[in-house]
Amino acid sequence: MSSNRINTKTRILEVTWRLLESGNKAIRMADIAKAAGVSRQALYLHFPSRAELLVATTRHIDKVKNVDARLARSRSASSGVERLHAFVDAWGGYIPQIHGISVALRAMRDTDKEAAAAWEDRMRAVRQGCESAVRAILEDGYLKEGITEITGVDLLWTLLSVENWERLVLECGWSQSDYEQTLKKIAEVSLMSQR
Amino acid sequence: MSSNRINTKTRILEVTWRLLESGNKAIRMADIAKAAGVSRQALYLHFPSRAELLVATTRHIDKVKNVDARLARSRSASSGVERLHAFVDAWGGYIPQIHGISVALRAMRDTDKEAAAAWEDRMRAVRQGCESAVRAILEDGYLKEGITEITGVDLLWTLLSVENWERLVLECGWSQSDYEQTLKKIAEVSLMSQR
DNA sequence: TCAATACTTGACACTGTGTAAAGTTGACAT
DNA sequence: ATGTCAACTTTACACAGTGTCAAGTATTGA
Repeated sequence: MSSNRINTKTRILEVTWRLLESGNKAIRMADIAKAAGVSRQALYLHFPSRAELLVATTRHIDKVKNVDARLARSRSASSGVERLHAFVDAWGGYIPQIHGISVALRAMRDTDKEAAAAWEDRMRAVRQGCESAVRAILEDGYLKEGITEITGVDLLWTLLSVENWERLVLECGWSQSDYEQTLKKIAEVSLMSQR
Repeated sequence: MSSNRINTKTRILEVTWRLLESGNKAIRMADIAKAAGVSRQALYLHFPSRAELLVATTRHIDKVKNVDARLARSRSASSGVERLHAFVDAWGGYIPQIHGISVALRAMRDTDKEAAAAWEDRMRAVRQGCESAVRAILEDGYLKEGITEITGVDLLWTLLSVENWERLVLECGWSQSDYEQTLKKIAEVSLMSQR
């Protein structure tokens, strides 16, 4: 049955997600198959390769968690600062939910073009959010002297990297709200002139 | 001859370094052996595993480039700001030279304990530098309100991560001096109260 | 009852790491 | 000159993980 096939496919995606988010870095195809209750070979009936399974999982998470809506919300803020804050909340709050898959995708970047492209794509979307926040600040006339629109975007994009979240939250043990508050502050003092 | 053995060992380390720094991520043992002009098995006569070869290469680079002296220099600065600047110069300027090996070590972290430990160790050393800079700022009485010594160290340590350097310099195309200048600025405005 | 769909089972190729064992070469000591 | 030892080479193979292939099975709907 077609619906049966879809169920299996979705189950594989859900299981992959769960396993990656479990914190174990070395998830193999055999592990995913076992957890999904199918044979290892069945995975290849639905996804051509490990990389494409990961990419599909990313898209699946995005759909379930509705990233687009999350990130779009930050665009409705009126002032630059509000937009900045809203974006840090939106993206910063999303990172913990995609952390597992992000680790897996980044680990495959070196060897797999598909994985590299998928990660790049994700990062481009984040960069767009940074862009719209920086532009709003610029239009408000608050962009710090010595910072161009582009360097401002580079900077904000770097500050909001998944790697920085990992460092502060996972390694240094910061709470999520500490992370969000502090990043807002740093972004402000780095990008905006004193009001 | 004993000197002959040492020469081969050093040659392997130099070649490993060169290959890793070449930008190609997927360096195999066979590649290193070929470039060093020895058999693949000869590598295992000198180093028990790929991870330990990488770790040995790290130590070799440290010795050649004299990291300790570099980082120590920043400790001689008198004021907190100077110390901060000196440390950003010292560590920030060292990153490009160890970038290749850092990529390789980080890629092995998930699967290999040795590699993970070696990277951790390196990061601990950097953190110490951050600590001494933040402490100096604190003692000058310029540490920003709301920032403790520990969160300040966490923050500076995060800002100065290799990953942030990669983003700004390699991905965004910043020059090394742009990177160093901007990071000094951000560290200042994030950690220090207005003078 | 036929055929298609959604699988399973088992075998196998390939890559890269690491191990094992036997052979080669050159220097140096006696 | 000869033997010995260190520093290799050569060949073979075990092992893990990904991906391929072919044949078999079970359910379902026409």
